[in-house]
Amino acid sequence: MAATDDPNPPKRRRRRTGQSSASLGQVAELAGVSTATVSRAFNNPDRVSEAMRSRIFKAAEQLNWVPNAAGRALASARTRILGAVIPTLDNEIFARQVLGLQDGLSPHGYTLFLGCSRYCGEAALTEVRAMLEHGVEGIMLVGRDYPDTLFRLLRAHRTPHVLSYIYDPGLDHPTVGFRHDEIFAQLTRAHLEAGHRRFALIFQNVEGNSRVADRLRGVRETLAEAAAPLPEDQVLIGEGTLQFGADSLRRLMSLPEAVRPSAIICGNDTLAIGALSMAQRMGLQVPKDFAISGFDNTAISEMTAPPLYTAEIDNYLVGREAAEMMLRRLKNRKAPVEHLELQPRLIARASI
Amino acid sequence: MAATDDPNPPKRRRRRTGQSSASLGQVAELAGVSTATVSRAFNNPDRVSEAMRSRIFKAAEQLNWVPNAAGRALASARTRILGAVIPTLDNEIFARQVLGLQDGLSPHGYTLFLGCSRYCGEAALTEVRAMLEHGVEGIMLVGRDYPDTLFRLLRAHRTPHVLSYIYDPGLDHPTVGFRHDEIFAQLTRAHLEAGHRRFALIFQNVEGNSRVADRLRGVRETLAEAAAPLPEDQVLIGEGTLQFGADSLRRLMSLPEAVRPSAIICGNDTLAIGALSMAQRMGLQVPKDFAISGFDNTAISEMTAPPLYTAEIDNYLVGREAAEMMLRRLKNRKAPVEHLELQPRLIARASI
DNA sequence: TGCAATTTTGTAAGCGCTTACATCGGAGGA
DNA sequence: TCCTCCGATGTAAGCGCTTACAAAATTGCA
Repeated sequence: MAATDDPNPPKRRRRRTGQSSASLGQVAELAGVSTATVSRAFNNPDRVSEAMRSRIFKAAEQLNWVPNAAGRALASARTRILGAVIPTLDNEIFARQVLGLQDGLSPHGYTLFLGCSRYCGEAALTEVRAMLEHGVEGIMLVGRDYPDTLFRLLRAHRTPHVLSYIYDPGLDHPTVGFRHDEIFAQLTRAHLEAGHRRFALIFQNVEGNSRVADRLRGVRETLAEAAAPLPEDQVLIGEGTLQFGADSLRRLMSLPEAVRPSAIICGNDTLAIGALSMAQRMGLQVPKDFAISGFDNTAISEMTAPPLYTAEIDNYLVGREAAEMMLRRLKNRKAPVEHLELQPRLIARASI
Repeated sequence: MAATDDPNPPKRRRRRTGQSSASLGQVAELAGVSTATVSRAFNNPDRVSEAMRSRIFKAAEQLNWVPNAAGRALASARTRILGAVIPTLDNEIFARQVLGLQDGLSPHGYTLFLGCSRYCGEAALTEVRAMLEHGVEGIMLVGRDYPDTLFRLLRAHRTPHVLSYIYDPGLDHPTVGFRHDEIFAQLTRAHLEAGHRRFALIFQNVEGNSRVADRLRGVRETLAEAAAPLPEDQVLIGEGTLQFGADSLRRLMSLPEAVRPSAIICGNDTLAIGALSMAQRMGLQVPKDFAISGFDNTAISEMTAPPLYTAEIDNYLVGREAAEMMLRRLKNRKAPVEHLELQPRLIARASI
């Protein structure tokens, strides 16, 4: 097996990457060092001598080198990417959570993949699958309404996850959020304490959204305890929009006076504000003609006439804490499942 | 150079990837074929026989295989990732553009990296750099207010980009949007036609936001043409919030009657709604005491008292068209720079 | 001054995939 | 029947990086 001819015929293998940007190898060449040293200069600066380091940095700068994440990911089995699945960007609640998430994560060098489920478990699954392909190291999900397949997939990939916007120590998944039933029980009690006994509800859709289900439950249980009736036909459920709020109010206020509700609990501020604007148009006085409450404390809620009785949760903080929890899980994969309860704040205003 | 001993001592090289999820190689092994065939079965199904294909799919399913994007990216120099940089998620305008973007892109198998610049060029640059590291194939940016470095970086990486939310055929970058000056000129004319001559402006911050600058210019030029004065101390600029809108209105309405404006042009609906709510609190009649207009046509703008005169652009469509344009640029790298002008719609309501 | 301990740098394998090229086995034409 | 052609499959290189281990350079200390 002596070396006779040229052992490697000049097959001229592919040259796919055009003249595109520089590689670590080229930086190494320009700096006159090995690729290992360049890699270390960037990832473990203190394992490289001062002189060498500045020589390498200069070369990198000169070539305008930007490291290739795919190469890094393949070699190190780390991507520094995290994923977040939210219902929709079209809602400032979730947008603000994402903001908190990004602020909590980027100082640690993580980039965020964002997916919207539009309240559909299957869509969420698709998003998660795409994220796993891209090697996300962890995933944050809003709520718990996802198919089992999704959680099984996560487990199979050993990808940690955190559920945000809910607090549920009974769950085998880490959660960061609050008790939706509890805060709606509080809102309900506020109405009861103001002496109301005839209730109606205007709520957003509940299917595929256990948070709304929890809110409804909180209201129902509290009313039941107080032995206050809640006629089922006065529980109006539809889109969580201004329009549905307005339409629902008109419907409720068209009822015969004997059964007309004196207190209306809305599933969020948007519904309540829609109702309030309809009340104004109908010439009704709030809270004289009826009391109303919302949830979220959107910016406009303190400017309505009258200002809206509501409650708020710091959604930026929810995102921020979810980020922290994710970082902890990433650091210690076998830590026990954590739960963090945040406290919503009741905002007592004139609409009750 | 004869082969004497074992040429490759059992060094037992690293075994980094734990027992993590399956690789294409394992799928190949289970199906009893080469890795090349597995790859083809997924990427070029028609280059593989029917029987083989189903055998491979079965094996993949059995192992719960999810392809590794890093490996694919490295081998194919394609990532199927695109990036989008928006000022902030905290604004439904941009959130809706992102929604349009995702809807336009995901049918084509692209995933989206999202970055927020918070109206800061440097922050945008950081985001873009991170995206380039991750090998995005193209980037969509809101507006044109970015440092030159950013565009140079993009050019160096041969990464196509599209600017959204503006239309400017004079720019050497593709744009999808509308003329901010033009629509504000129209809004201004609406006031003029209603007979107003004494104007004030309530606008969001203009630095680092050429769109707001364009809007202001549109107003100023139109007023100048009509020889209507615009005292500089009645151009109020601050945060684009309800609060600033409300505060500004109070300030304007506290002016001596002789100089008090009869028409107020706001840079967006939020400012106008803030002003409107303050007017209500002050017991002022709109449009009797003053006329006011906004921009965006937010959901609530038709429910204010009175409903707000405004204009709207279909932001979902902006995102959608930006996606299409990006796809075209991706398909044909050397296509000439395109510009798409979308038309905002004037929404004439009772506040003028 | 000499040698071990320590730091700094180099060598080269391999991460999971795609793809140029080689090979193999019919099908079809002469 | 032989040969060509073509479709299906295999072989193996290499994408850009990290890192275990080896080698070299430097330091510390007796």
